[in-house]
Amino acid sequence: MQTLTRNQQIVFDIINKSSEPLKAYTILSNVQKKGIKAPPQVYRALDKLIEMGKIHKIESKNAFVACQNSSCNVSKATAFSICESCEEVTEISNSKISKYLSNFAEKAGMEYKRYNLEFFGLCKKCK
Amino acid sequence: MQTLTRNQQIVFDIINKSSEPLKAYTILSNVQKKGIKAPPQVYRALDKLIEMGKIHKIESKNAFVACQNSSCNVSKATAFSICESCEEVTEISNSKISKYLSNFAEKAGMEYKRYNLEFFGLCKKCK
DNA sequence: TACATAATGTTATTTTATAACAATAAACTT
DNA sequence: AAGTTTATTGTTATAAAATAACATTATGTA
Repeated sequence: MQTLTRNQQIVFDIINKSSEPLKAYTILSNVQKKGIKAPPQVYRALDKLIEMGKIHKIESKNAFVACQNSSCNVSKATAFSICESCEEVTEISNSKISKYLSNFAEKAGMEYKRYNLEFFGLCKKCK
Repeated sequence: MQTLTRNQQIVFDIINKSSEPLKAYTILSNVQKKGIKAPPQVYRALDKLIEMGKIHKIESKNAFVACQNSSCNVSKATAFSICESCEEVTEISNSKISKYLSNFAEKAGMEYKRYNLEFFGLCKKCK
């Protein structure tokens, strides 16, 4: 279990507390009081946290969420559902999907390292 | 079958001819000789082409590819394999994955409209 | 023709991300 | 502990990706 550095911890905390995905510059403006002043400091922390699997990037939104899946130390299989109405993003941790897709990748002759899946639609509340 | 406007056609042609995903500003610099001068002109064409399902956006790369799947008029289910070594991007059109995932979304209580899946790894040539 | 709608042209700006380099801090070696 | 390497941080400047806003032109249609 890796321990976080100061900046990594600050950035992780704010993402982890948030109920929604946060953008890099939103994070920045929220941590300036804690001494993080410039974008590279945020982006570097984000990069490391992603490597560790503590957070994920929602590519379609350029935003970051804490990993909901406690067992996911290194994120090699991520899936999210994204509500187009309320913008809610939920991490889907489904081992069936995971198996199905990694199986598929192997059959396709691909040495697969990771995948990212983003579902768009309407969540239960909004539909 | 929708016909393309002038700018849409120009932008589509260059993406379609390319063997690799193109970024918006690469497209721009390649079509300036044809009279398209500013980013909004490119982005507007891209947006429409995506709506029509003629091209797809590779979210992890901010790049655009022509749809390989002739039957895909509106792109509601996209999947790509991306080689981390040679950067090759291939569209996967697999109805099994599509069925599996749309099925899953329904079970999860989601009214799903589209999804995007991006696989990362090593292609046959590179592994 | 007259009206509405869609597409285009243009300038400026916003948002997202990284390059480059100097300064500290932490970890490792003898 | 002193010296060396490696990782992390701080900082300034800039690059890259995307959009806002508004004027203009083209296209479809009543």
